[in-house]
Amino acid sequence: PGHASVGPHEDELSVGPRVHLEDRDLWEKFHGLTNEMIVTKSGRRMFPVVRIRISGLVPNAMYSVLLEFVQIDSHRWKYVNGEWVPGGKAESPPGQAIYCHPESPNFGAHWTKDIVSFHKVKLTNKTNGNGQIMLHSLHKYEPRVHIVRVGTEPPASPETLIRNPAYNRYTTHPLPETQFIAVTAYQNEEVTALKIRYNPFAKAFLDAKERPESHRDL
Amino acid sequence: PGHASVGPHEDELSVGPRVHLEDRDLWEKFHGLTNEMIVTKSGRRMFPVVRIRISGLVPNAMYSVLLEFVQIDSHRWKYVNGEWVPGGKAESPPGQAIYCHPESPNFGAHWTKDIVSFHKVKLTNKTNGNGQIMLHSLHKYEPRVHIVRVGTEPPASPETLIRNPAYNRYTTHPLPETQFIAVTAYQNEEVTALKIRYNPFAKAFLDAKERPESHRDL
DNA sequence: GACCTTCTCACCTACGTGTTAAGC
DNA sequence: TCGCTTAACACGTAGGTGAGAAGG
Repeated sequence: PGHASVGPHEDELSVGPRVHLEDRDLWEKFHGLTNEMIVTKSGRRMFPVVRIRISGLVPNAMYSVLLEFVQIDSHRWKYVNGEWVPGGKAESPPGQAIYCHPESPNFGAHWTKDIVSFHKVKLTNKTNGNGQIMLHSLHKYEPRVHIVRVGTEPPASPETLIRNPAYNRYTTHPLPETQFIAVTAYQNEEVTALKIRYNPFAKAFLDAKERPESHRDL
Repeated sequence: PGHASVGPHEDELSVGPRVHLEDRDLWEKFHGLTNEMIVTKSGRRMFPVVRIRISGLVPNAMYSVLLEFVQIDSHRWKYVNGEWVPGGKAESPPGQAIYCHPESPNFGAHWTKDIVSFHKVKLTNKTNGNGQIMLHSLHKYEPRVHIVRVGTEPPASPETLIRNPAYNRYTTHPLPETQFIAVTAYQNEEVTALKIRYNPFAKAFLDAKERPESHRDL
């Protein structure tokens, strides 16, 4: 302390876990339009995918990494005349919407080694098999990352890990750029266009729109 | 002690981890013919897949589960006149052929909850990217499961976990029914027929052989 | 030549997309 | 009718098969 250049080790210990969102440019394209995410009975992946870079962990300590979907503001939304406007009162959250990253638990060194991707999380509007996140259609959500330090204590549910302060230490990292409204079908066609443009799995529809006049006879 | 019915808890603690091989009937079909597994430069999955049921773990303790490929007997093999016969001296193992189950590390309760499947392990004959298992073609191998109890010590390589007795406690579970000879192309056509018959990914070849005279004109 | 390895291929499994029409 | 949800669908991504020809 008092020195101009503090070593990164000491710095990490004092600051604690840090989370950096990847693909921020892409996320902001969607966020600027008000992002939408499809929910289906069988579960739908997110696009863009929440991908983060984690730092500031103790390499040989054990952590679980969770993704929570927090219902923000307390009303439904409806899409009228090309705009999202608040509607009636929100339904109360059906339970904790918390997804545990499948590589959990793991060492700090593991989580900080590479980008951590949540591409496998599936959003649903039905109470489904485990691992699937139940959300209310036409409600607004904000994804948040939780990093939970786990010991050799008994395994516990994600809820316990997050809600019980006596249980373990954790940090929370909100990702405001990734906010979205859950929908059963896209409302804003500009959002649809962006999804098609950047999601490789929607390439079938890209081709149809971006090849204007090709494949014609001479 | 001294009682006829000892509780399962006490029993588990004294016996320690136990491993039960799944699909034993299928494995024995192949074993009876001398099983073969393809190795390729880019890595080839195994079929059948090593799937095990684990019991006898402490639910809240942390373990890693490993699959090792041990080179048994010390000579090459060749397939002549429909038989596998020993050939020259074996090449020495290029290094440890140990695959770490991707859900490692995890709680005892996790490993014993469901069948543990090694379907993602890939066998290769080249020194490849990590996670790929390098084997010598025309040599015989026996897969063995290692269950390693890990604490909050620094992460270590699979080799260290297994080879250094001072590092951690582990148990070893040989799976003799899953022995095979590594090959770059199948030698025994009966083995090929079994692979096609039971591996869904080879269904293209099943159809060709099992639909004898259908799809003909009336 | 005989043996073994490599590469390309057609044909699958498995499943992630928005579209569209039907349902409520 | 209107708003929202559901299910079937065509068309992609991604990658696991043995066959067969070519290479060494």
